[in-house]
Amino acid sequence: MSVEPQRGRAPSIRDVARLAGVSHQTVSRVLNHHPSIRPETKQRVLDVMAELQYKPNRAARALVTSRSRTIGILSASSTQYGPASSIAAIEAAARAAGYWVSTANIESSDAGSIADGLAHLAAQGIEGLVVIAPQVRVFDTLAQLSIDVPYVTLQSTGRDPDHAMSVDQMAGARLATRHLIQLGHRSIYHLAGPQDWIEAEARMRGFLDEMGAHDVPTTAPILGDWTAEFGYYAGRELLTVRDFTAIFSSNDQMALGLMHAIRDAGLEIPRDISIVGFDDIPEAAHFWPPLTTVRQDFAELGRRCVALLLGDLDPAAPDYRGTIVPELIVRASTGPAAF
Amino acid sequence: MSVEPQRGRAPSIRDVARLAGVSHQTVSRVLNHHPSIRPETKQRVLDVMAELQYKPNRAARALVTSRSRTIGILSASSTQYGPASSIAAIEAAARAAGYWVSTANIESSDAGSIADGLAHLAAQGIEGLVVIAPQVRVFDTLAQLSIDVPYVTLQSTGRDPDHAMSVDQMAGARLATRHLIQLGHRSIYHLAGPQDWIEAEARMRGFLDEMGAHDVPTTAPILGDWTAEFGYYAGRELLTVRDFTAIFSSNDQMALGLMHAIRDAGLEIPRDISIVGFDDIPEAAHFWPPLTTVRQDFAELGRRCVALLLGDLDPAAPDYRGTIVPELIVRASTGPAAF
DNA sequence: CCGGCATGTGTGACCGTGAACATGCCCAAC
DNA sequence: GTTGGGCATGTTCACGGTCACACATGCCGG
Repeated sequence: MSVEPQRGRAPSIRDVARLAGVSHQTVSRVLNHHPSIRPETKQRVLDVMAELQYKPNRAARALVTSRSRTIGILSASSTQYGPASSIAAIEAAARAAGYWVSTANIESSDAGSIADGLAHLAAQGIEGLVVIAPQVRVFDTLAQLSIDVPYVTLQSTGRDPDHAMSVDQMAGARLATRHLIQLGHRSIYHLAGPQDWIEAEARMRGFLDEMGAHDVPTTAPILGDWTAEFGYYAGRELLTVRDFTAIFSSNDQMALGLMHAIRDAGLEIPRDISIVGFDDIPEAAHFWPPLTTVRQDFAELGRRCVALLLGDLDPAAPDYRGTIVPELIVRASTGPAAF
Repeated sequence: MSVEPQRGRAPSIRDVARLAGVSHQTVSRVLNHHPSIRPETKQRVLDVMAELQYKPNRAARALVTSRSRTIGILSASSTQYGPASSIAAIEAAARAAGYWVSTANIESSDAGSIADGLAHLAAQGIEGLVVIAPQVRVFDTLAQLSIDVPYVTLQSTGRDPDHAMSVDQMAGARLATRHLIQLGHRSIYHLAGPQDWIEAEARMRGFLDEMGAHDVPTTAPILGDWTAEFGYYAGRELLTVRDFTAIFSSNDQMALGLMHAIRDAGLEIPRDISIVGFDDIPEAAHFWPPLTTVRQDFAELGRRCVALLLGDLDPAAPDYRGTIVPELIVRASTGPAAF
């Protein structure tokens, strides 16, 4: 009887079984923490596993259980701080729960690109999906491809509590808006995110609601693309008229661009114009001037997101439902209204 | 003979075979573009596949071929623009080549955290590894875990051309340094990255070499952690002495923090102090003042990285070896030396 | 006219794991 | 003393692909 380790192949449970003098099924039971295994048998098996540096074969397991233990992330703008932080947190949380994460980034948000990304994820049999992207289009595409998988969105308007793990974006936006109103601002612009991002919409609604609650008249929000570049050009446009004293930007990058445009025009922040951002990226504290913004806990968001998803997958998993309350961080980019 | 689709399970090649009136092996041949299949047979199989929405089962394929077609990324600081951009590009390139990507982020760079991340990747049988992290420790850990997988590092000092896909970091650092020297600066500090990041070391060496080449005396670089926060505090420290007219920061975030500290001290950039960054993150153009920096093409880097890895994996893949030349972007944060 | 080879297709084994079912044993309850 | 049930373990099969090999057919050359 040969007890030699195989040549090329990694050791399998059968190799372990042979060396431990048990059946492969007993090894499998040890792996899966089956209750009725004699402690000494279990120990013997564990010893052999350690000796052989046995590692379970994920593909084999996935095949027989038809469970991939993989969560997919469909992400746009993954180079931005917010999405990137959430992705990192999702990955960490998933790993802690014994899941793997596979990411598909979409560069453009056209339907084809989304479909490609989703197909790529679907092809590996993801068990859950986190969407950090223009959500409306993603869900349309999901339906078209008849991919049926539990999903979670990172943000929400509160409409769809089963699928959304929300930092309360609306509350955050209201916080930011109220801050400006309380400083005496009455003509406030809102630089929003892309139209089909649900969080952009939520922030916009928070802005509009708060303005309405204080009977402050509003102008139509400007739809941006999250980039500093856009903020800069939007700022240049706005300054040709200059009928406002404050701008609430729906993220920090666009706020940075705005501030650049405002300084270029020879104006001072916050003396002439106040700016509020959203996200509190780590750099925001070092902008000039340091940016007043709304802090989101992206990491907590990512963690809860996974918990919510695993709640569908694994009824035993803890459920952290409930919104995360964002926090207004007042720095130097806001001040009393000039007129 | 039942030709009904199965209840719960997804269709398999055997289902396709039955409906197309061929053997499962023929279906497999169609999937793998085997040359000798009659066109009409092939078409019939393809039609049935489309009708059934057949999707190959990745786990089954991985099991039998013992190839996962998965590339692992071990990443630290994945929320920073540089790593995040490279990850996105790697993912795109891998996807285009029919590979999947799995990421493990490490929060702290201690050995335990690295080992966890690597074990997680190894457990899914990655075929290649991209390291965007403190590389020295990673390789030690790889060896300890006796994980044997082709790997690539994103950056390099040029020492290890087989495993490194390099933007020529040293050349970039020399570009930045030369720019300052040519502006007349003679006392220049370098704010470096963490010690065990190879790109940090490369940039540092580039700085030192260029200074040496011009016979400019140097002080010891300050070792930072890539964050704006660190840049800010390092700046405050440095300004207590103020024996310099320029600082070359090894990334843009730290440069941002430096500029904040300099303004806090009542000094002006670049009148009193010039600052050069590294990376050219999209926000750098909107810093105050807009930052002179070295542009790296992170996306190209990611793409080549995958190509290099696949070169080991798949001899047919194109090989883009050769360094990418970084580019100095002169903006408003640098000017002639004040004294 | 037959052997050899290319072409097109089918049969059966196998990859590593887990589930269902079977087995043998011990102990308690009737 | 038989029966029944839990425990610890083994046997067999299935998962959905690919691979090695077998086989039928047709064409070509000696």
